[in-house]
Amino acid sequence: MTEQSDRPYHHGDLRRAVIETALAMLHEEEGWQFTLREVARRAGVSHAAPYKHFPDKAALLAELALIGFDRLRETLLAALPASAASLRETFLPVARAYVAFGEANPALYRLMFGADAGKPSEVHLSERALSTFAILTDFLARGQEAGLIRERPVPGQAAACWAQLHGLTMLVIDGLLLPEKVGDDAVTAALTTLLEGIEA
Amino acid sequence: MTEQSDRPYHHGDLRRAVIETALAMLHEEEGWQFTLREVARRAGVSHAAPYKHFPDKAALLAELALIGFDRLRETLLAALPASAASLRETFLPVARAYVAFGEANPALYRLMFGADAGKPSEVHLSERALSTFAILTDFLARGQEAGLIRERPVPGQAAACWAQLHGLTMLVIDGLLLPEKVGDDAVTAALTTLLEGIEA
DNA sequence: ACCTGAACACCGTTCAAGT
DNA sequence: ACCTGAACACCGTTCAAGT
Repeated sequence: MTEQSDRPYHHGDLRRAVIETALAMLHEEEGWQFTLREVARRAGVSHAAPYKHFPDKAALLAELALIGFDRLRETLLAALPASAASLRETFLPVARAYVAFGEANPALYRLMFGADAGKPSEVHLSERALSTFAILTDFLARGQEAGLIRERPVPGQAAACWAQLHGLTMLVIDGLLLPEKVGDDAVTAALTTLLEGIEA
Repeated sequence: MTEQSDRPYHHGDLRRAVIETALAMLHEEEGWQFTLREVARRAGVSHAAPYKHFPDKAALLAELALIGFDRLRETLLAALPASAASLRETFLPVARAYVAFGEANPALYRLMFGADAGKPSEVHLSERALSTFAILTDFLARGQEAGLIRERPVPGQAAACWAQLHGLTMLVIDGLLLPEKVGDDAVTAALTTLLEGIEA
């Protein structure tokens, strides 16, 4: 649990340790305003050591965001039902998995969409973000072929779905969909509205 | 433009000056990571002076977010057409005004939904945020009465619309709806899908 | 009542020096 | 090749002291 004075001078796998420590801190706080020095402290190294593995803090944040998008992709793919039944039976599990991912990892989810915060140079990151979009695109294209989903240009339809899922997740994380204002299950209601906009 | 040495010891209306300087800095950058010391510098006062008007930086951010929600509300109300024609003619202008507000004020919009970042104590702020929700609720309720909008429980339907607009705005601000990936006008496509989910 | 200047405890980042 | 310790230029925040 705690590494004391007998810790070797060389950490061994500091890069991974920094990432895992940072991910752990993301789970403890609700925002991603942790400090690099604190990460180094908890990893048991000097505050300068992480700079041997990441050029700066932004690079670590970008790395964490990439991991987040990978995990989201895996979560969505795992939620896809094997058998294609009705649209509700195939789409709702995926949609709920998306929102649940954000609820379970609020700080990470925020970081994924806020780390660059206006730096359009993070090409890697937006490419990875678009893997989410690609999953939706595939899903909708297959649904249209099967006659379950209204025939519309797929990219725009996928953008609509992504926007709905992203907005819903953000509002949930922000605690803005209060039951007393918005009804008992705003998520279900919102997803139902989306369904009614895409079903054949 | 610049106030030099003949500036009086007492600013006069420092509170307003701090807010306006901060708003100006929000427009210059894409994120809201400005420093309080820089605000004070540009307002021509010492870095400690703002603390006489705001208990801390979070309080200033909350104030800016409140202003943002007020401006968004005014923008939406101004975009509401006087004559109620078809649903497309009444809803699309409001929806486009919402997204356009985010595009025109990316840092402010981000701040509005990210300033508290997990502090659920900011009751004032979430109350103000819900004024956006209230506008949508009124709009949908009137639309249902007029037979333009599908009859569904209004709070859930409003949550769906808010989520779609919020998610769309965030994705646009983040530069994630690239034309080459998502089509020429992803915003129109997404709003059309939403329309098809709520029209009678 | 409102503002300043010095001070405190922090950051992110760099770099010569250690192992 | 990898890590440390001191150092630099910053922050946010506080507080006695000035006007």
